[in-house]
Amino acid sequence: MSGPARVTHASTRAAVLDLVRAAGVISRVGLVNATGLTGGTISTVVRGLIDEGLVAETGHAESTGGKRRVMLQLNHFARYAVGVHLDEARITYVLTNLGGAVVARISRAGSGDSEVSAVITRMAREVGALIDSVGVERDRILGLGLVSARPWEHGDFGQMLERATGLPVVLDNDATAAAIGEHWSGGVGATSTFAALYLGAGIGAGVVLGGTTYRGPGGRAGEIGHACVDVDGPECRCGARGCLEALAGPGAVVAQARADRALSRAAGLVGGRTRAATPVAADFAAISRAARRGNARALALLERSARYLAVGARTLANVLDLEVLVLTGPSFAIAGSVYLPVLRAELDRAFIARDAHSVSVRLSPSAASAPAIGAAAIVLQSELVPRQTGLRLPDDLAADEPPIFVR
Amino acid sequence: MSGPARVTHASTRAAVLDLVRAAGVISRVGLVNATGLTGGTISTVVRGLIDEGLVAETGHAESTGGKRRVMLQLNHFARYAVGVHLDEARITYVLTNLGGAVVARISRAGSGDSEVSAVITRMAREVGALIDSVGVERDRILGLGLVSARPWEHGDFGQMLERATGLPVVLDNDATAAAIGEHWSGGVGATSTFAALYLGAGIGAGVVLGGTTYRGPGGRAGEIGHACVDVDGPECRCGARGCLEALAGPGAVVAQARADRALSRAAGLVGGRTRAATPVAADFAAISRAARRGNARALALLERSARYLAVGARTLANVLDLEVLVLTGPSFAIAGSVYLPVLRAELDRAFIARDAHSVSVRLSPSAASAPAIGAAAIVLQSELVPRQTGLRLPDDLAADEPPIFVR
DNA sequence: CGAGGATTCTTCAGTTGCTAAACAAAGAAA
DNA sequence: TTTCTTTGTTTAGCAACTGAAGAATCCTCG
Repeated sequence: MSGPARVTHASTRAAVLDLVRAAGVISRVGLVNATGLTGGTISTVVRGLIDEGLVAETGHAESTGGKRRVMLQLNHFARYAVGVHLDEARITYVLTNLGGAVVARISRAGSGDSEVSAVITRMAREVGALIDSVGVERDRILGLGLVSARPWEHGDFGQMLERATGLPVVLDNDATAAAIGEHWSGGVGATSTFAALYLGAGIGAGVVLGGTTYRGPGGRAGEIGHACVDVDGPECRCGARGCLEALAGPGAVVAQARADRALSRAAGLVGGRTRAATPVAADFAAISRAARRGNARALALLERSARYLAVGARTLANVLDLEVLVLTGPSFAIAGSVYLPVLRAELDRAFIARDAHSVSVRLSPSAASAPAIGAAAIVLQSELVPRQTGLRLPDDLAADEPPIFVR
Repeated sequence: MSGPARVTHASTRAAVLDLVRAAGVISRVGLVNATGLTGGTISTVVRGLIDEGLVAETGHAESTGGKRRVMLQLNHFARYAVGVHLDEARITYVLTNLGGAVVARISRAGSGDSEVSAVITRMAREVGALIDSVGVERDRILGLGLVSARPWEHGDFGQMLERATGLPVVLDNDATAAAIGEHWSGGVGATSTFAALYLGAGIGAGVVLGGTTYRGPGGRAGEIGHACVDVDGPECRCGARGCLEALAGPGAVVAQARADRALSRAAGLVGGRTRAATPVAADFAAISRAARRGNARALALLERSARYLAVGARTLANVLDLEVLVLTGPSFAIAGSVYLPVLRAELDRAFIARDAHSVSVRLSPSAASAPAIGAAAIVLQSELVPRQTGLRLPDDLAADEPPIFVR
């Protein structure tokens, strides 16, 4: 260990690989400049990556007066990852390549209340079918990412799935997965600080600080849905009052719409009368379609929700000093066009550190399948670019020390 | 460089030093367990630290069947740091030792609107007096930490002060400094995720995530004062409505008190009638004293502020998944006993991840001088335990690449 | 009391991952 | 063609770590 330039990653190999991914196309000299490593080091590391098939030389840059730079690029089809999203009512499977691009995708009805072992067998079969559909060899698949709204409830499930599929399984929550997906597929800069505001059935946020995912000690960071936006607001299931989710979440929007007879009829809401598997998601979609068709009451409901969400987003941006906010998740996939301008305006107007930098707000290009793609991206990140786990610093440092006699 | 155990710090030396500091008393074997390094490495690193005078052997542990462990401890008086807090009206100087303990402290009236060069000369003189008062040699002083509410306005000032005092100067904001001070003096665990909620003239928070200070890309993270707690609330100077600071900050409390004739008289408020240098701080203190004397109206005002602050604190804890929240800053030093139970109750009741872990809320034992002590702690941290700056990952990676010809 | 075992701490050779610097290769300019 | 610039590779050397052996210290038990 020596020299001034040090690296945040576990290994230089991972650092260089991540740079190649983030840059898209980059030369060895570019890597030297970006890493602070010397040419010699880059040379050997790149040779190793080429030997493994992860990186390929793809052409030349124009000469700047001497030898032309050889351009490097990720070999997108060298490895694959499976992403699985467990929704209330559906299970979505995607197979992505190294670049995070979807090469196969299937979606099946949720498990309902089947026995766990039956669900595992079924999922293993469907993952197998997904892989076979594009004929990828099993040993080129890095692993399986499994995301859900409450991943901490699926610990055992993950282990069983690991045995059933023979693939390493990593768990995460939908919002964090979506954030990593955005980060991996290059929508935001390599070291940027951003959040993926996730609108599904609830409201959540995945947080990436300076290029590193932040999950929090309980794995529950980014819980913006229970930020208070009205101290005297309605009671929320979390025990508090005036939570963002209770006032502006898709559930709240749907409840308000159902209370409106005319709107219920015009939008064709199912909830309350039928036993649809995903009443909230289905009705939220119906309301969004009605708004797009020009239904003023539907639009008003969504805009009200957007105004609340905007102040929640501002709080999030203020606390984390965000540079970018990406709107993603199934509900933004449907209604993002209503929310985007409202959130953008709020952050342009009232982000507290706007004298230092602005907050760029954008809609994810793949908001609907973001969780599943993100699940796959987590696998790519954890297998290819393992961050330093860092020094183990037990909270009670003196725990293993015998009693002390001072001299 | 080899082996599995890697370290988050710039050097193993810094990692070990930080562990010794965090543990208080620890043996070489304890360091081996905590770091994952081998005994040989720890042996050489510790020898180096002892040679530098930073660490000392202080006794023995009881034998566990073999040779007794030699206990190590930070040599608290090996180095010192100066902390300076620029308030609206006062300049507070502290000199601390390596443990963050204050060995000298002076406080002088603020600079008012004197010329910058005069202020610099004066501060350099006062820093000199501080150091001379305890007779510490100049070369044992690591540097000077300068904190204020808006440090980004003092960039040039810091450089000038560096020249005038001959000490390295680091700048930071009051809330972050307070958080680092808490971290350094060992009130919270070494890897804990916590925030220092800072109540001065405004409301801020210093954020430490997993033992590492988080400042944000604009250096403005933790701006909880402009979290929205009421979408239809009063307008705030930041351009938004219903900000925590506008509803519950010391300024708001004082404004409400001044509007109450009887309370103004009972508490002896100065604002409005005199031109005190710190009308808000002075009047907030007067209100707190009145509340402590049993004035129901004063107490009601503070409790109303506390309820708002509690929901703001809950939002902060939810977003960051906090383990600990420390209340600090001059205003909490005076009124902390009113706020503490309200915040504690709110987080016990409605922290969203309370099934995973609770949030411990406590009052800083040195809330009043927290910024100045924190300023010194920043110096200690930046000089003794420099964290890895990490890989330089320019946002536009391809910026320096010439145009590409694909083969 | 002294041998033997346990534990702590040190020493040292060997490995790894980097740097610095020399060198080779490829193109531009004259 | 010659010379210069830039890119990329090779090599020796260095620093930080590991692993293993050994020294030091302390306890236990015959």
